[in-house]
Amino acid sequence: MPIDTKSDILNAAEHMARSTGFDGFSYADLADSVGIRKASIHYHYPTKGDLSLALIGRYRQVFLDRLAQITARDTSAAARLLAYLDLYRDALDGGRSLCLCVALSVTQGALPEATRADLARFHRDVAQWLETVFRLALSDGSIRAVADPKAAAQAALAQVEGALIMARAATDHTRFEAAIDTLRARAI
Amino acid sequence: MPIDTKSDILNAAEHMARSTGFDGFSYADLADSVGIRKASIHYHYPTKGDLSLALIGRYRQVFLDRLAQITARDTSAAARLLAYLDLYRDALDGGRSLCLCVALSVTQGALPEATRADLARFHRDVAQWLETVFRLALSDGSIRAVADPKAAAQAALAQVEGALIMARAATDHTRFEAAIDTLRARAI
DNA sequence: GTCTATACCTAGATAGAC
DNA sequence: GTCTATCTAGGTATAGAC
Repeated sequence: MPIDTKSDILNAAEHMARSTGFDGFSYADLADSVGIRKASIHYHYPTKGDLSLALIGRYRQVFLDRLAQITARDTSAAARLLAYLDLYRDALDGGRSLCLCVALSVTQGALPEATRADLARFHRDVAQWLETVFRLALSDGSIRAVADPKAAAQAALAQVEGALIMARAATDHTRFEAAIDTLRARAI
Repeated sequence: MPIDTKSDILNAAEHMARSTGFDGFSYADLADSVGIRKASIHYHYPTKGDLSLALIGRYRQVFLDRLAQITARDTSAAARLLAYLDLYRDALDGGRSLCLCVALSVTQGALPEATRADLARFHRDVAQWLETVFRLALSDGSIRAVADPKAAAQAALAQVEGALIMARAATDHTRFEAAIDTLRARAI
């Protein structure tokens, strides 16, 4: 198969960023994984900052697309919330991976300003999508105990991200389920 | 003042770990901050793994002591929960810092097994403390919407840790408050 | 587009003098 | 206990040949 090296690199980088963090892999690791040399990686993504930007850009696109699919497919607020949670559960990979958003949020090495901005935008978009879900719940009554949709959205996002980190810290995906259970239980 | 160099080092290390992550500072940074040389830091803490262990050990002791003080001082479940949340809010430092527990949980560089074990123990202890708070709420009725105390504890811990990370990612402490608001609102 | 080779830097860690 | 000096490994990044 003729392949798209750029995509191969991005795939390998995303996998490593999610499992060992963005600072947890080097161009050498990437080169080993893709099967070319370090210098060739630099050809496609001159700096690691460039790589981070490409990574978050693609991720944002894919993730928001999935949210749109959920909106199109599921009509009740409860069904949308559950589908949203499944997105993260699938990303967990048995407690070995974080979603890229959290993996980058947690990165200590200075990311370029453009990447940080994209990350903030991504965060905001997801929070807004969740807010519409909780707003819908106010009228369709399919999620319990929603007072302020905006506050509920912020809370849910924090709970899910925290659950991801707890599960990864323990390398135990059941921790994620346990920490997210109260959220799931609110769906009627 | 004659001083305890070992404590000075630990203080500097804790501050740096919480603001820039455990991988985010070097012995050189530590040396600059304390005002001695790298080799002297190595004298007190031979490896960075040793340092991580000393860090989590002291933190665990201090934090659990504070929880015990809350238990002794506040009698209602609601008051205990609010006091617990204040502990994190104080640790936030305007969105610049994480609690050490999250800062280490999120570390990608391999921590020694002993440190990982202490971290897990710390996590478990805090979750158990929270569980007793929610169990009390079941009888004193001072926190709304508690079904299963254990699930409530896991959820609260995840929400608080997620809120910390969101606030730090945005360098905005109001994010913490916003993400924690539904939890606070449940205290009667 | 991919390679070899290399420059440059920072990190963790140790030896041995004082 | 603290210092200077040094080692080694690894990371990011570039030059220039193929």
